[in-house]
Amino acid sequence: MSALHEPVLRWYDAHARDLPWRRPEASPWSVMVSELMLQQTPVSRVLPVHEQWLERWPTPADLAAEPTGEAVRMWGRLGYPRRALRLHAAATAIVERHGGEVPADHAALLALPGVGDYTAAAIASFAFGQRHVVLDTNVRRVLARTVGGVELPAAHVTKAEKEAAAELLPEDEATAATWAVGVMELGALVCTAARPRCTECPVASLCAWRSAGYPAYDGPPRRVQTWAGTDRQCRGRLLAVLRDADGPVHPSRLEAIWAEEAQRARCLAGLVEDGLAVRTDAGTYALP
DNA sequence: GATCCGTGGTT
DNA sequence: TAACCAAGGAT
Repeated sequence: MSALHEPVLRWYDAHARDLPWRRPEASPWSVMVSELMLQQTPVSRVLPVHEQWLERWPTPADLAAEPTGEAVRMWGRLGYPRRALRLHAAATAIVERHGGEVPADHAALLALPGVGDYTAAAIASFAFGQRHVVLDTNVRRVLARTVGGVELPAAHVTKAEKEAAAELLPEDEATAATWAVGVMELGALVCTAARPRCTECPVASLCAWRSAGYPAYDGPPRRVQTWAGTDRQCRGRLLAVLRDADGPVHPSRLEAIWAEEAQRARCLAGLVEDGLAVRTDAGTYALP
């Protein structure tokens, strides 16, 4: 047992947020939907969409029975709308391969669209109580500080990081599952990227970063996420028009929201290529 | 393995 | 206010 375990488990028991996908009655499907939505998206924005989603599509089969465009529309402004397509594709695969039940097997989860290393481990751990290394940005930051003594982890998950996290995983299955969600919650609420609340931290006295005097991050500069004028912005605006429309949209309405013609055409073609939009025989555009 | 993929709150 | 960043995945 690591010295970190008891304080984190105790802290989680006292401070865990009451989130819909954490409640005892939450289905594995509810957990899975939350995990796809939470990829790169804050909890506060996910909450209302998750509630609507589960109300409309309580099971994978309910979603799989709908056109993909309905998933894209319901996704709203959560961002990265391809996740909506992946969730729909995953629901279809669950119906086809797993009798409509979210699989508990890690390998089966990993094989689903939109489910990578993190998400497979998260679903297996949170929904099924299994023992897995659940390594998200929160956990990586907590371990970088408490164990590594640095402010922030590397840009991408390293092998050493995975091994360290595996070494830290409690042996008991149920304890491991609680540890996974607990250390993640600590990163989300206390050991935050900016202005960490170290005075509220249950493991402050064990923290290597704190002991070292909070040395500032000195790794390679993190690539700035440019936005204005990018294809991402253009795609977002185009899709917003399609999403907010009742039916097919005339190209003139798309031309009105992005001046640069070549970029607009490229992005529109990209949306069609990605399956986020379709071009009708009449030359209009719509959600699939 | 580097790059691409949305959105909006926070500082 | 511009920069940062939030439960990653696919290619």
